Amino acid sequence: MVKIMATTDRKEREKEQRKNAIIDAAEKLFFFRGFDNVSMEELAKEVELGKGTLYLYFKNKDALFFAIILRKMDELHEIFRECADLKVSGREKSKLMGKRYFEFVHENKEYYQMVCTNGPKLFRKLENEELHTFMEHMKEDLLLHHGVFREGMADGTVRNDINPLELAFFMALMSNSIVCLDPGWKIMLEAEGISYHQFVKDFLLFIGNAIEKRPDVD
Amino acid sequence: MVKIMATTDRKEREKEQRKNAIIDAAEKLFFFRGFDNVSMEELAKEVELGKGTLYLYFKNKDALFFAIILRKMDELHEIFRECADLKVSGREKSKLMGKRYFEFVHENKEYYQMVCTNGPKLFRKLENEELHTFMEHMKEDLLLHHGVFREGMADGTVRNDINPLELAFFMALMSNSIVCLDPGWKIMLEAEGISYHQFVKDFLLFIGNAIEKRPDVD
DNA sequence: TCCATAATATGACCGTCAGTCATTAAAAGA
DNA sequence: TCTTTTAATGACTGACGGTCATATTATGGA
Repeated sequence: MVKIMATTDRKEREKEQRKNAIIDAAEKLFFFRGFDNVSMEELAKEVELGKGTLYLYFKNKDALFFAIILRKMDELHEIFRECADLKVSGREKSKLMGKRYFEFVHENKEYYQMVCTNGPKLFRKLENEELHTFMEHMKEDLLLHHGVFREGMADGTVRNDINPLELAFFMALMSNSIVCLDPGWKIMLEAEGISYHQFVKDFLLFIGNAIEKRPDVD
Repeated sequence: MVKIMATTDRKEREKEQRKNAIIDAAEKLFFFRGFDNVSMEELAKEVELGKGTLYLYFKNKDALFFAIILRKMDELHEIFRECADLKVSGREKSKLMGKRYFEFVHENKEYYQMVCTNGPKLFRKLENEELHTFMEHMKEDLLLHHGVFREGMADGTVRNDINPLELAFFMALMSNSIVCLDPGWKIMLEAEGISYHQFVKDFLLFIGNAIEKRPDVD
């Protein structure tokens, strides 16, 4: 009986490893060739498995996309947690989190390209259980930011006339919208003589300015 | 010869009419059943044409999506132009445009659902000529807003320490991000006790606040 | 009125791909 | 070694976007 349990454990581990190997391969292919342009057949070949086998590990192609997302979210969350643990003002933490976030985006260009392109459609298809998992992950980040804003309001570095939780939502929303900026918009910007880089900088300034505590003018 | 010309004209008109009839049918089906869940076969049946015929009027399924978008953009632009023509302050115009925009979104829920779901992917696939057409349309709106902000800066109702064109971009970007808010986010908000309606109101306040001219604090 | 030609319409057909399932192979335990 | 459970497979299915050879209809002149 003990032997059986041990075997079960090992199998469990092996299964987890294989799952990760599949995600690795999926990232590699999806990032550089596009989610739609990679067939399950091709992915199976990459991991040296039969196509049918993939479906033993993932319900369908979308679930694979989702698994990639969750793994990256964990990675990013780790970064945010580091920032939140620093011993600086709330506003400083928030600023740093923004900085680290945009660095992360830069280091994971292909990932974000995939998410911006395919995310909107796929997120709207998530099943209940998946949606729940996803929300749990989002919530972790959100609460971190929430906490940071509360600190900022307490130490007087962030304006305190807004619900800090909503503020966390605003920030997430706006950051997201810059990261996922349509290529068409980028072209328009350039055509109007504003570089994307400049635009991002100005937008961040605009936002930062909007959340900082202002000198009281009563 | 004259007769030939007249015939050509009539044919041109008929072609245009038929094109519009197809777009009408496509809207009807795409809006209520989802872009992906409507096959070209089905759409052809709806307009009482053969499937192949559709391809005489539209290059492919994406082009149909695009045609729907352009038609709606014109509709919205008309509304914005009305607002811009009013005889009120720049800030008032901007506020009104925001109001009318969100009303428009509300009246076209199904349209926006389609765009938010399928737009991101399809916009990234636009061919050069289509991209150009699209940008022309966007530009029209953008310049309208740009003008309004400049007026606002001139009449002292809008803060004047930002490039007004960039400000127009910011506003478009942020409005868009609220309209296309992921359903997952909506659920999270509700779970945290914030209704979507409340959230939108607060966000608009937050933004409005960020663009208004502040009492000079030098 | 009739015919030749051009314009328009059609649906069977093709290639592709996600997902399934009957079958085979491997591993575990007795 | 033999039986049973678990894992792996790839041929197959159904659906769909897009094409093209063929058919239908309209046009303008004789």
